[in-house]
Amino acid sequence: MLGETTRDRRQERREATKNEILEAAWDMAREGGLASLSLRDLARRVGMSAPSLYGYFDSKMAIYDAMFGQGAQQYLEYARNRPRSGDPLEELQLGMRNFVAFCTEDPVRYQLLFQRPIPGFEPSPESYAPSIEGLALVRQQLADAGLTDQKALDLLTAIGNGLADQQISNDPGGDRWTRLVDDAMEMLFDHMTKKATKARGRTKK
Amino acid sequence: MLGETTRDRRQERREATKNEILEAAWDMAREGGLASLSLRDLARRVGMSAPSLYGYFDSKMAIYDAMFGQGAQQYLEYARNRPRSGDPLEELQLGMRNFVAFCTEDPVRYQLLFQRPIPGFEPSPESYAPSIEGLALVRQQLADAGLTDQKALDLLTAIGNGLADQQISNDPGGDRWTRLVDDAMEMLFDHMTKKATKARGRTKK
DNA sequence: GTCTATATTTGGATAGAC
DNA sequence: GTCTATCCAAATATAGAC
Repeated sequence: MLGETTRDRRQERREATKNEILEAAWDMAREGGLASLSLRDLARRVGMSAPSLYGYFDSKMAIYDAMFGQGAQQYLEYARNRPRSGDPLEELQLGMRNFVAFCTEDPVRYQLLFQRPIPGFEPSPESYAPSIEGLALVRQQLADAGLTDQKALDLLTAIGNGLADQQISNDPGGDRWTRLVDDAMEMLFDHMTKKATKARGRTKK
Repeated sequence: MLGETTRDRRQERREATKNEILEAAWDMAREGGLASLSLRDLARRVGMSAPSLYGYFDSKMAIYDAMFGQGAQQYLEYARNRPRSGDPLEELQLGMRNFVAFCTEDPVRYQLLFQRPIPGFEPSPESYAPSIEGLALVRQQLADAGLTDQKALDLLTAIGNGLADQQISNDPGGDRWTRLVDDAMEMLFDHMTKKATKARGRTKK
């Protein structure tokens, strides 16, 4: 059949082990912070010696890179599968709820994807690709809702970033800031339509 | 005279050296990030050996702590000396402009004060004191402008945090987000007065 | 593939002479 | 106060046997 090839059991096993290593890496990062990841501890956690990890990843940075790729892929799916609405305001609210939920659901993932706290780490083009695709998708979703003004988009990202950040930093596990999402989006929406009206006025004059 | 005592030239010299060390530490952090601070390099930078630093600070954490104290003190002065206005909206705008300017002026200081990126670092009560005083002052300034609703304050901090963070992360040295401050405050102000009106309606009914 | 042993670097911190 | 010498711990990464 087209695109199908013989199953390579060796390769499958190898991928499974890589995933097992990455899962353990996420666990470690969630416990002690991203920077706390050490190859010794990681190896012990998956039941092998530290040098054996090099059979699966070229370096510690390669592990961070793979984690970044997983996170970006997860975000892409999050953005693809979220509920949609025909109403622009509701669409804005659903989109932002989705974003903030994604961020607060796993603070370490948020940190890795959006805050770049690892000195010297830059994601490779391969790992970055789904991230770009995700951003393009969100941008398209917003455009569908009639949101194309760059300043409004910048303000939107600032609000989203700020809500997620405050929630994670100052009320982890709670909802002190996440509950403000709908209200904040209503505020932004009102503000945009008000400015759009004024702008039309100026144009017609 | 009251409160005046004999000058202690030894003590003065010591304080001067401590400040010199802290200045060098800020420089290092600005160049390679907060986490890059190493006692060896720091010592070389001020022209002494690494162990000599222990004559001035008990540990590396004590240096971070002193830096935190300096930053908090600077914020307090920033909040005290900012321009004021009798008009509530203008007051909101001036306050937020002040905050975002403080944050973007020195990203490393922002990181140390508001993001706590050093694993295991917690500021001591002495270093934290000016920070508390600064927060209380800002809170009072906002109350003077008629802003006391907790949800509105939370939304305000999220917006401030978000604007500063986006500016620092995505357009360092530019003004892509800082220029949105006045507009964002107008938006928040409109939203608050609208909600306040609605709330009054409900109460009177 | 996985291991043991080891190289190498780098860091914070201490001891003790001067 | 400042230095040299040193300790100790932890980290990434490599060599080479099995």
